[in-house]
Amino acid sequence: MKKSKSREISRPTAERLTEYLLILEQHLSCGNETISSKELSDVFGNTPSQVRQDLFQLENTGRIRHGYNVKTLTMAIRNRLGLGNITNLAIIGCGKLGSAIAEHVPFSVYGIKLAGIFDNHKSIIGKKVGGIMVENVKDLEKSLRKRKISIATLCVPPSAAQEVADKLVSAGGVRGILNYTQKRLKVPDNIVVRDRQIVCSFMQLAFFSNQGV
Amino acid sequence: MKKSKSREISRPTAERLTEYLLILEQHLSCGNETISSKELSDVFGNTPSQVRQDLFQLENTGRIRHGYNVKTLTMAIRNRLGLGNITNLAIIGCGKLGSAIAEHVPFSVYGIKLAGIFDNHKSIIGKKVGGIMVENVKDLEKSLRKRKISIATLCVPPSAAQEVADKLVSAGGVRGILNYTQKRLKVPDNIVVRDRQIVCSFMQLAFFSNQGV
DNA sequence: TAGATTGTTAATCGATTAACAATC
DNA sequence: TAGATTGTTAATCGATTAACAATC
Repeated sequence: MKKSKSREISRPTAERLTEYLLILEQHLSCGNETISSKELSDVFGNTPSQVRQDLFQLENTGRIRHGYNVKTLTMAIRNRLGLGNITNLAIIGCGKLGSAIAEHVPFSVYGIKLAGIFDNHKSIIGKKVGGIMVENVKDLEKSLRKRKISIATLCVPPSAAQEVADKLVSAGGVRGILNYTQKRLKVPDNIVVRDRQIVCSFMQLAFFSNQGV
Repeated sequence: MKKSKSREISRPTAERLTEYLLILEQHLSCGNETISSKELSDVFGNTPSQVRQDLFQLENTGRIRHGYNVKTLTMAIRNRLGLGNITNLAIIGCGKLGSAIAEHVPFSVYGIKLAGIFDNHKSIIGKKVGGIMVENVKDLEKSLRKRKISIATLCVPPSAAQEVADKLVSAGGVRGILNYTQKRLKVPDNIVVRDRQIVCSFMQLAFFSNQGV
């Protein structure tokens, strides 16, 4: 949890940096050891200038004329985003969405450790999902503390969303919530909530694919 | 597919408008017939000024001193975003993520019709998921045309992503792709791709919940 | 009426884009 | 060497915020 030495990183830049990480991994797995700002921007869909401006926020890693070493750049981004320190994650709700996330999202590659899954259905409590055992949501607060969990994602039915959010807050230690439920949550100001209502992505796609851009 | 009468709507505004729709629905279901820019911004997490600036892009619907009628405003947003006309959607890949989306996302409320689901596993082809029958992905192109599908979402393993994307493009008619796979896609410029790699949301949450904002 | 809240323009802020020297 | 590409500053662009008249 080193304090960032230079100025704050802007929100749009931080968001793009996370996406660059995936592109870099893909690029590396294709056997490329270096990448230029032009190549990266072609894949991402922005401009070389913006890529360089983003990477300028890191400890410099490029070599003029040769582009960026993919591995070096990957590490620089991870460090800048604080993904070098493991962040413990809990998934609340182990229905189809929760278990899809648990099983398919490559957390460990990006500095996140899936440290707890919770549900209220007896049929699934005790089963292993994504490599760990599903716990009873009744034990949520106690277990969150025990496992030092600092971020959580809500994959429960909308009707249970606020109630679970309240527990996440009262447990202490949870600083961020990724909310996949339809409901907007009321939480204290010091808790970061990122709303990811899936249906919004579909509406946006419908709109943008109709009216250009 | 009426052409928008006034100027183009900006990307950030369009994205927020889709989220306002969910908030309005929630607000209405709590028994409130009107909402002020202050109330809406409190829930969304922005400012009354920004809300009014966003809503200024619509046919005006507010009443000074009384705020906005929730139903009227909802319809105005839907119309402005073109969600009045039904958009036909296909889900490609009926694993946990694909079926979670098919079953839990309330498409029909927001002008989107789930018109096709495709997979390559015999065990699930022919079964009903989210109210419609899973088809063999081998019939993808033919079926996309038959069902007049214009947007699609990729919920397949990364290894199959580009291949399926190519089919979506070659089928014709598909204008937008929501990509939940880890892979970046290569598609022609006239196809809108929105990348929604879930792991990025988690990285962003980890970052933002550490370093303020 | 007075207070509240919108509609709308103007000012500010921040992000993107452009430019170019440095240099490999 | 000449050409390519970064690092970095400056210019532009667009989005957010502020302000306030209109008015219910």
